[in-house]
Amino acid sequence: MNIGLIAKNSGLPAKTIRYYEEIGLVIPARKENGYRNYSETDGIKLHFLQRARSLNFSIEDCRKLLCLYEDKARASADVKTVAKTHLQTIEQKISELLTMKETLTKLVASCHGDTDPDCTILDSLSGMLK
Amino acid sequence: MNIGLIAKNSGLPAKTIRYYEEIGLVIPARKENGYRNYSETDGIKLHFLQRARSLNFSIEDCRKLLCLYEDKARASADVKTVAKTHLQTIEQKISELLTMKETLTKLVASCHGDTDPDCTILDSLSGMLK
DNA sequence: TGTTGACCTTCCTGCTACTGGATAGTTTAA
DNA sequence: TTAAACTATCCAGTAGCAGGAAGGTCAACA
Repeated sequence: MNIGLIAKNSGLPAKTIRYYEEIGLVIPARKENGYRNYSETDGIKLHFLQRARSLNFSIEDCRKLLCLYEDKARASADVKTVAKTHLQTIEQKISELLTMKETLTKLVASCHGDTDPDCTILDSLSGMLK
Repeated sequence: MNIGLIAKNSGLPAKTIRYYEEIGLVIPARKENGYRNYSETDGIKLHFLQRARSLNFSIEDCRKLLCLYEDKARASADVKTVAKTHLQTIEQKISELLTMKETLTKLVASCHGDTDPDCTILDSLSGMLK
């Protein structure tokens, strides 16, 4: 399969697929004309990557997960550990963003937002307020 | 004030402060020996940046906000617009992360996490499930 | 006075995960 | 035959810094 078709099937841009090859994630065979020739297995791996990345797993996490996927003697506990750690990271980010949201919401609510230069948002950022 | 002191006062690493100078955010005077010489005003601006960045405003947003801060004839509506847009971005991110969290939580819960190779997480990522 | 150590300087590289663009070769359909 | 559509490689840029090398400066202490 050419890269264009595999791109459509996996939901990843061709550029990204070439990048994944460059960093050693999925390395396809080549045709005589130099074109990449993706197998069914390659397609599954790329789709796997697309899903994992859409869950925000880092590339390095993806690499680990892909290794585990290919290792038929893996322990599911190893996979679960990667996923749990990532889940914690996400929860951490959510909580940080919620804190920011709260602060920003207050700031936005407190600012008149008219033609007047007085602005509680700027006052707060500059340290004039609390 | 030397960069070390201003770093301590503003809560920003010296590296970051030099970077902010490089991109034209806060440009200090120089002493005869070539050392950066930060004024009180510079210190306020850097602290301003530290707070804005901690709320995840992008550097370009910070640039706008700093301009508005210095423009004593600004309309507070302009500031509010920047903040509201940013707030929406944050809310968007939160909602994306919440979706991921939900999916991941289910996956983690469904995986036995033992020495067995059967793993619903990998099955799901590879497309075997759903 | 010499020296040590804590500062400061510039410059260059690297990080994440791609994306865009230039230039050129190949294949396919009209 | 020719033009469109696809493919290839390579180089540069994005955000927001951080790390490190190589070297200059300053204040204190013996």
